[in-house]
Amino acid sequence: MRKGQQTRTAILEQALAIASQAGLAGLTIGTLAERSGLSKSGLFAHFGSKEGLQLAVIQGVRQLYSDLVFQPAIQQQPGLSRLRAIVENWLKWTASAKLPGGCIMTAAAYEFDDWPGPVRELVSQSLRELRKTLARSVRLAMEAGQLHQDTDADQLAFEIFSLYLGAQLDARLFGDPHAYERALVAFENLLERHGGGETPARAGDRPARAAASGAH
Amino acid sequence: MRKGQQTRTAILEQALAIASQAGLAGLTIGTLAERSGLSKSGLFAHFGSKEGLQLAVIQGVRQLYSDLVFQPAIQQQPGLSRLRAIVENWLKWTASAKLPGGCIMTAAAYEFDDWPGPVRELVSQSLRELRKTLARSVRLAMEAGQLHQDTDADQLAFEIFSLYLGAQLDARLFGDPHAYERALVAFENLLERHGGGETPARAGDRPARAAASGAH
DNA sequence: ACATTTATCGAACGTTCGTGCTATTATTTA
DNA sequence: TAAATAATAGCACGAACGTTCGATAAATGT
Repeated sequence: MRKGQQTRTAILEQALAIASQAGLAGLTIGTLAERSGLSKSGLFAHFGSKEGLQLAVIQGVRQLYSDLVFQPAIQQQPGLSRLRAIVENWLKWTASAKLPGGCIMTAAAYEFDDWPGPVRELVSQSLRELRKTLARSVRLAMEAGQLHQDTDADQLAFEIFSLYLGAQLDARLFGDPHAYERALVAFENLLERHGGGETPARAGDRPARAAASGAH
Repeated sequence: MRKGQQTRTAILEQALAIASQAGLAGLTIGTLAERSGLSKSGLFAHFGSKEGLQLAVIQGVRQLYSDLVFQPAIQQQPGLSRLRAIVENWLKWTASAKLPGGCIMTAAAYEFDDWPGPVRELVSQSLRELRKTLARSVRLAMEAGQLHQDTDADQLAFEIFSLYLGAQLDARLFGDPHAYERALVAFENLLERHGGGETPARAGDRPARAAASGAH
């Protein structure tokens, strides 16, 4: 039972790399077996079906999200600093994970949004959780007095999420090396609009969004 | 030469529908032939290769963008009203075109961002043009005094584009029927931030939900 | 109407896809 | 170390993939 899990992990590492470039559908058992140094049937036995492999890949991505995005961020104080940590880790996690082809989760979201089944469910649920985590972090910042009380946390989470999608596209399709910085600028603009000014120290002293039209 | 173009158009109509659900790679010649009532080889002769078919599909999407998004919007006065028209048409164009599976262009962007070749180039170029059109529209609004002079048009175009991506994901993966309204709220928030708030003179024109952060 | 171009079909090609089986090795347990 | 179990390889399968080619039907120009 030990050797199996070991090779399974090694397989998944390759699978993540391939899926990030070719997508979950383009991740084929033949090429994955070849790249892993296994026979097709030997590899197949680990996952039982292609769908099982796809689900395992998504689970692997969830693990990476946890390790690279959320766990480091949860060490920050709840509120704006934690929210900022999440967003910053999130924007650069594919680079940290050495995934050559960008975020598998969002690519899978666009790939499977019309293909009902367990993969779509897992992706959908994972991204829903991510959105909830973002919204929760926004609410913690509101409770800490770092964001306005009338902030719509779900709306703001949607907007932050959109920036991530935009950054991915600019970086990968346009090859823009400044895509993440551009997304961070937009993110800070969003925070500023809701009262989360740039000083991480104290945020309760500047009450309104009055003078903040075109700073930056 | 007449009959050929006619069936080619009919084929492309089916191809658009399939590609919007299955993606450009999932659009297969066999199923497209079956759905079009043609033989595989008969259909194949129209495009010469699968890549040719994919390029034709993208060109078809470009045409739809022109017909459903830009041409109607260009009849509005340059400035904010034209920008608003573009964004509103854009957000609902897949419904207007009766495409069952969402925007082909953005799906193709995520699908082909790591697959170099003519398809990627065409998608990339098309979305670049779209971004430029957005930025140009923003600049026209600036020149008309409807947006602040220090507005970064490219940055704002990026943010609007991101909202489109987010709305697509919410609508198609989460099945959220209010995704487009949510994106419109965020869009109006962006305009407000740059000085393009709802003009009180024509407040009855459209639902004035931009100012209220906690709507819905 | 006929000749010619154009459009479409049918069949087959080599590959690759995912997925079963049956051996045959490795590895773990007793 | 022997027995039991887990892990992998080999082989084959039906289906679908994109693609080619020669034959046939339909549309077009004269």
